Formats: sequence, structure tokens, C-alpha cells
Amino acid sequence: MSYEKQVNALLLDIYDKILVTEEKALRKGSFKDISVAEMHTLEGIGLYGNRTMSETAATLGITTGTLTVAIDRLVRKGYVERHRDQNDRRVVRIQLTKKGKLAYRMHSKFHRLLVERLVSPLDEPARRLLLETLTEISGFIRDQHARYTQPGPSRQPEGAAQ
Amino acid sequence: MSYEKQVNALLLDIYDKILVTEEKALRKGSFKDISVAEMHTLEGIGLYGNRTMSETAATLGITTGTLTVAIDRLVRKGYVERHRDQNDRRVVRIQLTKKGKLAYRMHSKFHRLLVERLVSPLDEPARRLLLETLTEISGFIRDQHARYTQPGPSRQPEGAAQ
DNA sequence: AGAAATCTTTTGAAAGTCAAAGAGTGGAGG
DNA sequence: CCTCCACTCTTTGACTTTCAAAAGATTTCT
Repeated sequence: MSYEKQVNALLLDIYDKILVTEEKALRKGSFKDISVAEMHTLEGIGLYGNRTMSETAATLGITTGTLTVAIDRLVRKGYVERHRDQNDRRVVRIQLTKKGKLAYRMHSKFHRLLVERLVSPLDEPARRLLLETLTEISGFIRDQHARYTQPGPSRQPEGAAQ
Repeated sequence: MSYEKQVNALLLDIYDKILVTEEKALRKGSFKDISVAEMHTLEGIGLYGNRTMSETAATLGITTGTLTVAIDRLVRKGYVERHRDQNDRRVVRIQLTKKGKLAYRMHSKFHRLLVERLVSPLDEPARRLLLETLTEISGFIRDQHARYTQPGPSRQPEGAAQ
């Protein structure tokens, strides 16, 4: 198998399992009633929140309509509070409740431990390479993202042709 | 920022954008009518398919019920064919149509190009190290997956406590 | 005040998912 | 040869996530 194919297979394997693992970890933890998507919303609001719906939706890359229903559920479950802004009453400000912050911190800790365990067996050169490679991948994906996301003069999706 | 936090941030960034990018790439390509999830199903069936529903569902990690509706749609769109097995008429065998295979190959090519561009700037030692590191990560994620996926004596989700 | 702009929610639709019930087929034992 | 259990798949009902577009509330501008 070619080098590229091996790398591709490994990336797919990793990608595939990570989401499932995270979902299952959440379901077994102290906050069994929130999904990965909901946790992601909590992250979008942030610990020191009081952010508006539009801002948060933009951060998360979803529409405000979608966020409204997500927040409905999170409010019902007690993770988020809604407040109308007193200066501009069109605006809705949202923030995490105590419970929401607790969940947020727990999940951060989970992530931190995952990464710690992941990098702990690596020696210094491996660490450096990992960081460099991830930085490169990140930049690369950002480019691709821009390429395929921007509207514009029907740019040629290389490798997608024929 | 600590090494771990940098790695975590990069991973999140990459993870976040990759799905969106892939979805958008698909929508701009020659097969605008299939989603990433549907492409994933096509991959699950494979080029030399003739696999049963159960097998494919297991490969994809979804229930057969879910697969049934996915296949319904893919048949309607002309990417997949259903055939009852003549030896055991309970079994349904599915395989990609010509169009399905074309879509599969195109998507593979997209992936291969992505990886090629990613690894092309790396020299030989860096390549070796990347492969090793990815292998390690893959093994690690597999362990985590097993840890949180297996049913069993309420294993402690380390770092999920308090 | 009236119109236009802005922010959020509501509504309708689709995909993706599961669990559980239902339908058809196969095989083993009486 | 029947019957019944097991197996494979589909159907059904429910829920989440998502968007686009319409509607509602409020502010700002003329």
C-alpha cells in the first residue's frame, strides 16, 4: 500500500472513531442528557458568555433558527439561561448556568486528558513534528475550507472533475 | 499556551472544518445530490460489493433500520442496486451501480489528492515519523473507543468525574 | 409617524438516527 | 410435513439537527 493510502486510511480510522467515542463518553459521564452537538453549543457560548444569539450562531457556523431550537432544549435541561438585553430589546443574551459551566469544565478536562495521554508517549522530536504537521494540516484545511466555502466564479474543484 | 492545549486547539480546528469542507466540495462537484453521510454509505458498500445489509450496517456502525432508509434513498437516486439473495431469500445484497462506482472513485481521488498535497512537503524522516505517530494515535483512539463503547462494569471515565 | 433595518422565533421540510414491532424465510425436531 | 424458533430485513414512531423562509418584535432613520 502506498504511503499516501496508509496515511489516508489512518486519518479516516481516527476520524471515524473519535466522534463515536466522544458521544459514548458523554453518555457514560455525569451529564448523560447532552449530546456532542449540545456540548459544542455550550462551548460556543463559552464560560464568560452573555453573548447574543447571532454572535453565537456565527461562531458555531449555524443559522440563528437552528440555534434557537438548540437553546430551547438546553434551557429546558437547565444548562443555559436566556435574557433579553435591556438596552436593545430585540437582542437575546445567553449564558451558561452553573450546571452548564460544570458540564463545560468537565468536558474540557476530558479533552485535556485525552490529549495528554495521546502525546505523553511521544519523545521531543515526535512532539515537534506532530505540532508542525497539525499546524500544516490546519492551514491546509483552512485553505480548502475557503476554497470550497466561498461563493464565487465556479472554482475548479481539483480532483473532483470527471 | 501549553503543548497539550496547542495540540487540542489544532485538532478541534481541523475537526471542525473538515466535515463542512467535504460537504461543500461534494455539493460543488459532479455528484451534487449526495451528502457526506451518503458517500460514507457508498464507501461502506465498497466497489466490489454484493454485501448484505447486516454486514454493511455493521461496517458503518449503524443499525440495519437506518441503513434500509439510506439505501432506499440511494437506490432512488441511482447509486445502489438491491438484489434478493437467491440462496437465502431473507438476505438482501447491495452493490454500487456504475454511477455509484463513479462517485466512489471520484471521492477517493479527492481524498488522495488531499493527502498528497498534505504530505508532499515532508521529507523522508518526517514522513516516517508522521506514519508512526498516526499509527500510534489510531491505536490510542481504538483503545478509547473500546473503553467507552464496551458495555460492562461501569468503567470509570477518567477525567469525567466531578 | 412611517418605513426600513435588525434580531429572534416560528414553521415546514429534510436527513439521519434508534428501538421496537412486523413480515417473510429458513431450519430443526417432532 | 408441520410447527415453532431464529434470522434478515423493513416499517413505524420518535427524536435531533439542520436550513430557508416567513413572521414577530424592536430600533433606527427619514
